[in-house]
Amino acid sequence: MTATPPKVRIAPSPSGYLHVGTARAALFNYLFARHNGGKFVVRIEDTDVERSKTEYIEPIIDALRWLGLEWDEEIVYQSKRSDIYAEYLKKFMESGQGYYCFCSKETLDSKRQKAREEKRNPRYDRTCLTLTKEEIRAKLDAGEKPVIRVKMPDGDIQYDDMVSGKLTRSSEELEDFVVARSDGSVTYNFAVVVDDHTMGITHVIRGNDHITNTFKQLVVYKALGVEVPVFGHVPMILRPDKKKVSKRLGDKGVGEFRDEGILPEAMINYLSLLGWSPKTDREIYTKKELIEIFNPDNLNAANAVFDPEKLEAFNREHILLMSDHDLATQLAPLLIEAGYTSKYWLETRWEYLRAVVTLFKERVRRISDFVEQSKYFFDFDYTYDEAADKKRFKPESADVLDEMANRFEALNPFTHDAIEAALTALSEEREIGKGKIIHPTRLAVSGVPAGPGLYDMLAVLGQPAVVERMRKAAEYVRGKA
RNA sequence: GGCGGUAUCGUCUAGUGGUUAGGACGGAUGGUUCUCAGCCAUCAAGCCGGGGUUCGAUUCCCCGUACCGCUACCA
Repeated sequence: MTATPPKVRIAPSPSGYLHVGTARAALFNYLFARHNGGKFVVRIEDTDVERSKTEYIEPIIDALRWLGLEWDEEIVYQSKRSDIYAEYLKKFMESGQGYYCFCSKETLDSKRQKAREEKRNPRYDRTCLTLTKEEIRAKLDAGEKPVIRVKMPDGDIQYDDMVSGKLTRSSEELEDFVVARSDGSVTYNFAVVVDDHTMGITHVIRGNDHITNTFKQLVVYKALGVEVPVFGHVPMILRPDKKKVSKRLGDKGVGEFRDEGILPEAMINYLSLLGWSPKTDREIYTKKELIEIFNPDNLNAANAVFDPEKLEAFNREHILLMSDHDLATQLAPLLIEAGYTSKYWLETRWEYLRAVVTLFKERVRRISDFVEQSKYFFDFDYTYDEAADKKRFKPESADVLDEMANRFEALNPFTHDAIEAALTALSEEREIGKGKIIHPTRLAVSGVPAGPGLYDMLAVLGQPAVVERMRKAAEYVRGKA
């Protein structure tokens, strides 16, 4: 499709955890690169020493890795590239597009505020543009530390967006923004241009909150005289309250979804459908399939609200897509962590764990649901659900439980059909409804009123455990009276 | 306030100058079952408003409105 393979990047800033908006931008970049046989790289935008926190870097990288968005080159850190920026800043000054500005932050702030009050566009008034060489020299000699601003050219700035088509902005609307701080470090809009250029980035796919930045960056590209990449601005992901998801608003990091039992494949699948569409009625795709069908032409321009319930529904589908073996592998550490069992106990019971997975697979929406729903398969120290106890453990249940336990004990083999036959026989002999046996038995062996089909459940639980639990319950019921 | 973008069920979306406007999540109802979940079936729910253009606009254009974003020596 593209003559030369594209190279794209995701450039998170470590001022918080990786949130879904950034994760999805990363995903689109990744899919675009993989679909076209190009490269996907990661760059950490930590030029702002005030806000960047090194402790966020690892979690961000972990989240990217968890999502399975493998990158192709070593991660680039802006904080380690100041020499490169300095070099390009020099070039930039030589182009004549930059000028020193000595205005103080306070002056600027008050002017801005005043402009706002007078309902004018609060752009920089170019006070320092008219400074003579001598004046500049004098200020510099006096030890004043200037910032460097871009002198915005006149006229319209235009580019063709992958998502929104032709976009135009009058440079009147853009102010002479700062490219270098008074301490000599460069700001975002300058660093990004230098990075994208030197890294050979061909396509920049990012959130549409960057559209204004794109126009600014275009000016820097032009001043530097370097090739401009193709830009594509994807819509924002909004929270259910329609606010943009962001670190500032304390939105969930992607890692939290992992901790809550969401599968990376489900996350990717769900995110891929926010602002992009395969244009079919199918919704469930694996990462591999997404790579195959991804086409940036199908990107939307409208913002999308993030719906955790739909994510959960996707998660369920992806759980169903996983093998029992893989699910068991994921489940084991969670059961141990929750304290329901030990590594040692589980080691010799892999088949048992797999059988439990099979039993619950269709009933869960999150990996963590397995743990809660199936804990009595591992934890023998459960208590009886209070309401169910009242409803199902009647005085006469004790005897039924004991008799049923005796008959179960005599069964060989202890299978679904044998269990059902034994239970049916007892129900007929005693002329009581099956429910009178089934419900107390379920409560006896699990402690809870709801769960998988009883016969399957007992068969998996195993004869000794079932019999023991039923007798224990019978005793408990007698003790109640 | 200025500038920009966007507008199809509650949400994610498909789609068309003439369609019963399709799917999914969620919701409701019924069925299946020992329970819950699931599964099956059925239903409710949408083209932001107003002007044009046109034989005909949800679709094209304009205006309005709403929402979102940007408007830093943040990224």
